[in-house]
Parts: sequence; structure tokens; C-alpha cells
Amino acid sequence: MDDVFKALADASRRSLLDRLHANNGQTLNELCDGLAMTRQAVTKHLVILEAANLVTTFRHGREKLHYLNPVPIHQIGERWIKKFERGKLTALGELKRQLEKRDE
Amino acid sequence: MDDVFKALADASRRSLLDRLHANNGQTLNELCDGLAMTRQAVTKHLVILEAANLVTTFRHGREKLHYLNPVPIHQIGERWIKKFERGKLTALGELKRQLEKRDE
DNA sequence: TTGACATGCAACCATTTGGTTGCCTATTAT
DNA sequence: ATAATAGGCAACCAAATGGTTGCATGTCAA
Repeated sequence: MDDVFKALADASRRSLLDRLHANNGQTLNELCDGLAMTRQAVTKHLVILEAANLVTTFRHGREKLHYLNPVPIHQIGERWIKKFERGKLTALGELKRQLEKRDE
Repeated sequence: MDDVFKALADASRRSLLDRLHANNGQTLNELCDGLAMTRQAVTKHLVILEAANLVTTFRHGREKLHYLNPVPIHQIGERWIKKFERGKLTALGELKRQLEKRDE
């Protein structure tokens, strides 16, 4: 889980996921296209995305095709984000009330 | 948005959010309690969480109370995670088919 | 078979990050 | 008034991060 959060922390990596979302199954060079980064930099990002299981690759001859794996993102939504949506927590208006309570 | 992702990338910070989720409105020292970290380290994390608007603070005398703000997390769920859930993308079984298509 | 193309590997670099220690300031309780 | 308590500030440090360049390898096409 930590891997996924770490992988998502970088804007370049999120943009790579976006690109795959728009057009799944691209090669390294296709993914590099138009980016202000070396191919090697992109490779490093993809390695991290693969390690976090956010991207799966298939070798096809001399090409490496990259596919988005939405499962980990979905899991973060389910296991983590939902937790903070439930409960609604303290509405801002209620905070003041809690503050006053501290004086009693 | 990047601030939020960056803030969530660290496990210590996520655990601070967890603690606030379990018990909202804690002071710095309360939050430090039981953690294998200096108070100053915790302060730094809280600064980052505040900057990302994930935590709001209120001064109450010499105490600083920390409150969780679930809005940015909710936004990530809405604006980002949902995007990757929709579309279902390519099921693994379909990938092979795409691979073959490359040969045509 | 030989050159071009797609990718891999490794060393190196600057900056950011997560943490520390030491000291200072403000508020509260005795 | 004074000591204890809650927190803030700043310098410093090691390790991780995001990037580079240079070269090597595997695969395809002419």
C-alpha cells in the first residue's frame, strides 16, 4: 500500500498513468514522446509504477508494452479514502463547541 | 492536488491522520504520544499536512488543537480515483488480443 | 550481415526529505 | 514571581529521490 501512495506522489508518474489511461498498451518510446525528460528518467518512473503494481508490462519482440492496472488505485479508494468519508467527522461549526468544552 | 498526494505519500503522516480520525482535535503532544519520533519531527509532518489542507489547527491558550479536514481526501477520491475506476480499461485477457493486433 | 531501433544498466549529481539536537518564547499553575 | 508546560525556530545530517550521461544488449529490416 505504501508503494502505491509513494508511486502516486509524483506528478510525472501520475501523468504517465494518465497517458496510459488515455491510450493503454504503449511502448516506452511512445510514453516518452513529448515529455521533457530523458527516456531513462521515464524508465525509472515506470519501474516504480511496476513495483507498485500500477503498471503491467508485456514484452513483444524488442518492444515493451505498458498496461495500466487499476486495481491498486481502486483499493486505495476502498480501503483508505472511504474510511475518511464515513463519519463526516466534525463539521467546522462544531469545532468551536469542542474548544469551549476544553474549558469546563 | 500535488500537495495532497505528497502529504499522503508518507506513512507517518497517514498514521497521524489515522490518529486524528480516531480522536479528532488533539494537541501536538497528544499526537506525539507513543510515537518513535521527536516532537519536532511530528511538527514538521503536521506542517505538511496543514499546507495540504488535510489538517486545520486552532490555538487555544498554549495548546494547538489539530483537526482533520476530510475534504482534500474526498476530492482525490472524486477527481482522481473515480477516473481510473470508470472504463474498466483492458481486462488482462484482452491484452493478449491487443498484442496480436500489433502483428497485423 | 549490418545498421538502425527499442530497451537495459550503471555511475554520477543536485535537491529534497525525514529526522535530529539545542535553544527560545509563550502560557499556565503554584 | 517562578517553575513547569506547550509549542516554535533554526542549523545540521544522512539517506532517498529525480534526474542526467554514456555505454551495452537484443531485435528487426534492408
